[in-house]
Amino acid sequence: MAQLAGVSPATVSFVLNQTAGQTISAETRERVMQAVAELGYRPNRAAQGFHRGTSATIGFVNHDVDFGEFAAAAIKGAHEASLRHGNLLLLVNTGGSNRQAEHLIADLLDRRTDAFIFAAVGTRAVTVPEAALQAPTVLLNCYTADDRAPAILPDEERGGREATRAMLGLGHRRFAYLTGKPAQWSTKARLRGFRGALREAALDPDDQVVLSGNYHADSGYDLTRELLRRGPLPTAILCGNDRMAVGTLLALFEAGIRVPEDVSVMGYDDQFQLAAEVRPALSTVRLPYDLMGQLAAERLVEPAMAGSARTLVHCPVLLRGSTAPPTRG
Amino acid sequence: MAQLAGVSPATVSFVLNQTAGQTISAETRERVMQAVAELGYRPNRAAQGFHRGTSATIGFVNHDVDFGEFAAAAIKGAHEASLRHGNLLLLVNTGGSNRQAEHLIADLLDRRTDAFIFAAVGTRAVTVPEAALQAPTVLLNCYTADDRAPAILPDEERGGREATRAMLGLGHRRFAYLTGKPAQWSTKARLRGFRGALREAALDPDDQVVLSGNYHADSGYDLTRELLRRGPLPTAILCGNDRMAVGTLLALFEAGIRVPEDVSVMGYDDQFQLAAEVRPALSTVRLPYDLMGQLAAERLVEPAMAGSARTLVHCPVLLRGSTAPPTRG
DNA sequence: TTGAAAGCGCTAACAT
DNA sequence: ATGTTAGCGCTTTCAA
Repeated sequence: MAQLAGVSPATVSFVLNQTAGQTISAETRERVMQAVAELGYRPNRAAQGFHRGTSATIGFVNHDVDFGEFAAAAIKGAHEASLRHGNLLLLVNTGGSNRQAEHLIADLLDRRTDAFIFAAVGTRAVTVPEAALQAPTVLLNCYTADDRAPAILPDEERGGREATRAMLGLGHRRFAYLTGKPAQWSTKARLRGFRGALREAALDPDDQVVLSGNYHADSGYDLTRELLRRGPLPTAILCGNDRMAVGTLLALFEAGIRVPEDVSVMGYDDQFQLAAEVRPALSTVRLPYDLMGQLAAERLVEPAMAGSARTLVHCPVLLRGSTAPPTRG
Repeated sequence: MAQLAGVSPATVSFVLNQTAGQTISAETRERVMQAVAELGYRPNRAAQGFHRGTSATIGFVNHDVDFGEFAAAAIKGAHEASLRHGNLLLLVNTGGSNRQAEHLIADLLDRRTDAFIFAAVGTRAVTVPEAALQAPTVLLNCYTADDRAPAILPDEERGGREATRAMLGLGHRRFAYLTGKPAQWSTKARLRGFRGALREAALDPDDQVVLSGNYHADSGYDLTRELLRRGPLPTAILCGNDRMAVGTLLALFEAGIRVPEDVSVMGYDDQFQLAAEVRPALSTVRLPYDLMGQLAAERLVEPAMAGSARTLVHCPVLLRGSTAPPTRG
């Protein structure tokens, strides 16, 4: 390469990297570019990385048993944002095991991964292997007690609050809340939002029905049948997520109850190819995993907002066909 | 490191890599291991890779607009299998653009990626950038006309056939097949299987109702309403996938029709957290993306079965609550 | 304005 | 049985 252009390798490096503080004559530059084009020369990034001690690579660590569409959305966002800065994602999946996480992070570090995105699918507290903190790390949908690394989290309380407010705005006063797994961070936060919105409307949260589920579709179904058994239905049912809402829809239809004419149903997540495509289309709260992945990747590159330990991402309410003003008292 | 053990770096390399044909005394080996432990020394994999011209890295190229749970399942399988051989996945997403695919593959090659898994979500013919073939490449859920690279594909025809056979075995004779996107490879193959099974049972495929959908839940809903409008329902409805089946369930329940008492419903995919959790639980055909991802990664390491260009992976029928013997003639 | 040379950490021939 | 040495392809001081 260098000899074709009749210059030294150093010169090639200077023009290709546009190294600052270097003065290369237009003529030489031209000659180099010509040779590059002719040979289809591409610098060996592995060698570059080796020399510089970096790899232009971000370790995306999925630290959860769940590795499905939510992880995919986060990865997609992180990938796009990383790419803009010339970085690629080295992906690993710990299956939620701390031991495996340690192994994988050590491996990633051996490869000189520049930074880490440490992600969970179900929002929760995690312990990040000490080693990870050698490199810039941002937590995605998880957090540590000591906030040693910045975390990107969904603002679930606000999500729950705004969903409830939307239903209140429609005129609903009698609710059932079919929650996800009671112990989970997201469940508790959303429920807090629910209660808060009710109080704002001068309603007593304890007058409303709250049933605990587990985020699976069948729990939405079972809980709705339970509701049916208990007697007069509320006018609005809020579900822990969209899958539960689908279970609710099924149970309601089976019982001959119409949505949204007889009762309104609201999901959570805006699950891809589900919430918007079910009939009636689900009103829901969008959990923007893709945006969060993107923010995580950007945070790594621009630690500008270094102050805030936890970034809360807004989850907007989406009103679709499954909700309407109540027709019964 | 080397000096602590009082040996040369080469010796360290020999004992750590257990280089074949090398004779290191037990004593020296011991001394080296001691120093390694003491220093917590870990070889720089980037430097290793640079020297060897490899990276212990597989480029997983998602070449599809769809990057969701099916891609995640494939990645999970590929990740696990790769890890067993010490390889990690460098993940890129082309969004289905050939131009982007070329860029990304060039980037991956610059980083000395050892091999490629080139994957699509919807099974289809692809054109693989010429550059990719510099490294071992296996196609996952896609294929090229010239079969220049081995492909891992689901055996959709058999899946369609066995699903239909299962329903025939239950006693069904009057079917509706609500297909996915008619132009897609998988749709055609499944339909072929459907027709084949009918002929086996001495039934004329043309006597059955086949309606074209698009794999979205709402098309299952709409098509089922269309079926309802047309008059007497068949005893079994086969859907293009599980999401369409959910749409079908919704439309049926809404119309006061019970599943599986009045009509049996069958999906396809065994979609995670949907098929098994909906009520009634969907009978379906499992599309084993995780297994396929695993096979792809293994194929890369052991090109043993180098002969077969296309490996067809079996999609087993799963019978759950949404199917039963017919109760009406 | 450019080139020479050292060196990143490792491995593989080649010596000893 | 072990050490020496060269070199992988690049970047970066330093010198010319």
